[in-house]
Amino acid sequence: MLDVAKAANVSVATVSAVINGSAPVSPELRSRIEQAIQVIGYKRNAIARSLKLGTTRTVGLMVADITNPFFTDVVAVIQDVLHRAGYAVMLCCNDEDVEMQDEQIELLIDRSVDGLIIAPAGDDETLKRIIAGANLPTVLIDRLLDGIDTDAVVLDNRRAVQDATLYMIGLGHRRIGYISGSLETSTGRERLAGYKAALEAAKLPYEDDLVRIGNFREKDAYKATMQLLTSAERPTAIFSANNLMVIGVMKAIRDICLKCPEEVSVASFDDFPWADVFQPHLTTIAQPVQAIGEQAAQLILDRLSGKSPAAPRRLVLQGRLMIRESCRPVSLTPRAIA
Amino acid sequence: MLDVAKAANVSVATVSAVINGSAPVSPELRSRIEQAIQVIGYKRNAIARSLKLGTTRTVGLMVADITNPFFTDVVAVIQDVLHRAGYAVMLCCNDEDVEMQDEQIELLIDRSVDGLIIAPAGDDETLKRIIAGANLPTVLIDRLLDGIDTDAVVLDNRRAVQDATLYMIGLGHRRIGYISGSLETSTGRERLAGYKAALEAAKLPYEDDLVRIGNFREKDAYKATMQLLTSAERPTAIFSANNLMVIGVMKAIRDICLKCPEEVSVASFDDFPWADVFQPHLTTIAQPVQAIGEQAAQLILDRLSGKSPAAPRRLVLQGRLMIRESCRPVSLTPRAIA
DNA sequence: CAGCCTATTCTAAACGTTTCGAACGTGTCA
DNA sequence: TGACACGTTCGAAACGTTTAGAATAGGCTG
Repeated sequence: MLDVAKAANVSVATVSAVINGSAPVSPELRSRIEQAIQVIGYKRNAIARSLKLGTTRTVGLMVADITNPFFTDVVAVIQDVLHRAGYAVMLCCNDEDVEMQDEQIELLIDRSVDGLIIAPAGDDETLKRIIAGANLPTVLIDRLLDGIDTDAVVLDNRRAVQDATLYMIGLGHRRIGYISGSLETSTGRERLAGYKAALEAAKLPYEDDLVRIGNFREKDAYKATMQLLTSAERPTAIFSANNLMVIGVMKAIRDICLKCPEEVSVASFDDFPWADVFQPHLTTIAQPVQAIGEQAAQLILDRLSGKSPAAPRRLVLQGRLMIRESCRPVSLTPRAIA
Repeated sequence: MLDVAKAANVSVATVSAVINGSAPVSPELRSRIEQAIQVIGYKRNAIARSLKLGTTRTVGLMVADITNPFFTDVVAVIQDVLHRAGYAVMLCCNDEDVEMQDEQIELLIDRSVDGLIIAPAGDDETLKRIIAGANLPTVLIDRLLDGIDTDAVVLDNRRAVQDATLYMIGLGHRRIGYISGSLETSTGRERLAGYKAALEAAKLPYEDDLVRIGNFREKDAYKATMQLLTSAERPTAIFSANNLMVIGVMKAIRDICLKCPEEVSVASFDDFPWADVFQPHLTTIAQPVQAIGEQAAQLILDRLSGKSPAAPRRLVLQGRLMIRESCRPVSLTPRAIA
């Protein structure tokens, strides 16, 4: 910028004025400066600008698992709308791990992001302290944090799972296995609550043996399903609390030489692009990923531009049960044998 | 930092010295300063540091499609190793679009990233000019750019597709449809070349009608497959040049009421976690995503630390044909009817 | 004891912006 | 003609670091 100023024979203040349009500049100088910018190929240094302005036009985005199609779909739309608003996105992934999560958040804050969009791995105190301490516009997605009162967009997880479970019960299933995500997350807890609520509504007993706690990943779900299916009285149906885990569930079913849906019915949270082209066509709960992403991005943009109400806004969206073919009436299911 | 200096009654230079360990400081002052840092809760401002040092410890990562599991797998490992090396990752996605690509790269460069890892959407001149002009350490992944000579890690696409095609030919298929990715990309071109090479090696004629150019996305692949399957003499097998497209292929097959593999064999580039649990078990070419990510990250780290050889390094990895059940001998395939 | 060396600490410039307030020239009005 | 307002331009400080080189103090050597 100094070079430009020299070349155009003006002060840096004037150059800054024409670049930012922040002050009136005579047409003559303006064109001289613009020309000098062209000639020199000048690009404003965003770092220096950030230092002075205290703003980076960058938002930090941390999701639990970048390998999970649900998150990547959401990330893609967030990225898209933020980019249109002139913001860059710094992406991290905590790998469903709280230690990693703290590190990553520190890294984002260290880089002076202007705001944070987070799908937390777990409910640890350190994270909450960091978030509170950073005093940045923050929006939580997918998962809430106990005692942290910020903007958020989440699903009505309880209702969605309740509906799905009720659907299975409606098919006559009485022993429904449940592969849970981590109970450290609000989604893990809410989804399980939905399962329990459905049981209760149907006056079915809740059995501890039927629920296994995983961590939203395929491997643990595989083990959990194995246990479920080799137990004394195996369930006639299984619900998986997310998309990655259902793959583990299906692998276990395959390895144990059972057939879905003939011998075990399966349903799962999160829809897939291929859910109705590969067999068995999975019955799932579809999340409105587009809306989640858009709303999250909009919430943070509103905060950043200071035009949000002071009170945090909490958006709760509804899932949609996509009934396909992986669940069938229990009357058609051969009796489970110990 | 000024506050810390005041609190400890020393100069900022000394504070800086203890924070960075860049100069010897007496134990007494050191502890006084460390204490002051604790009390104040001081955090060094990375922006100011970047401005002074001209380095951000951030690398820009642009992939073609963040929704594509291949890319997300690679991104995850790159992110992981860079994080361990103290680098943050700024992620963009060009959406397989060259305009977007230019914008995104500008955005990254504008943010003063220290290096670039790119899976380019296409071979446009603007991008090349920007890359050349930025004069940043750059590594290309997955796709090369004609005339840009940087570090890169790619797959031996030609060989992989040739093997897969030869495998199908070995099963007796003579009319093999090919759903290509964009020929603007090196992967698009190389994979098609592999298909052609296999045909040639088997002394089979290359027929224009059998190949359809998509853009690596599901929707176009669906249309392309529809055309292929409704053509006068439909192919007995179809190869899809990537993972997203094969879903379109399968949807088209379903919608046209054909059965895979009974009536059409299918194989595809890129493996899936669920490829051998949902039916039909897809035959695919698995890419070594872990290795690709690790090597790409290592290449950029080496460049950044200045310990690379001057000449660009180009790593070529091999794919692995995962033979499952979506291809069957043509003798078992009912004769295709016009 | 003077001179010198070493170890530690400090001063101040620099990184590239933005912006406040001052300065300047010109025209208007009383 | 002097006072003043207005429109434009500029000088300089500030953002929070790093670092070269100066300064200081103390100890050693001859």
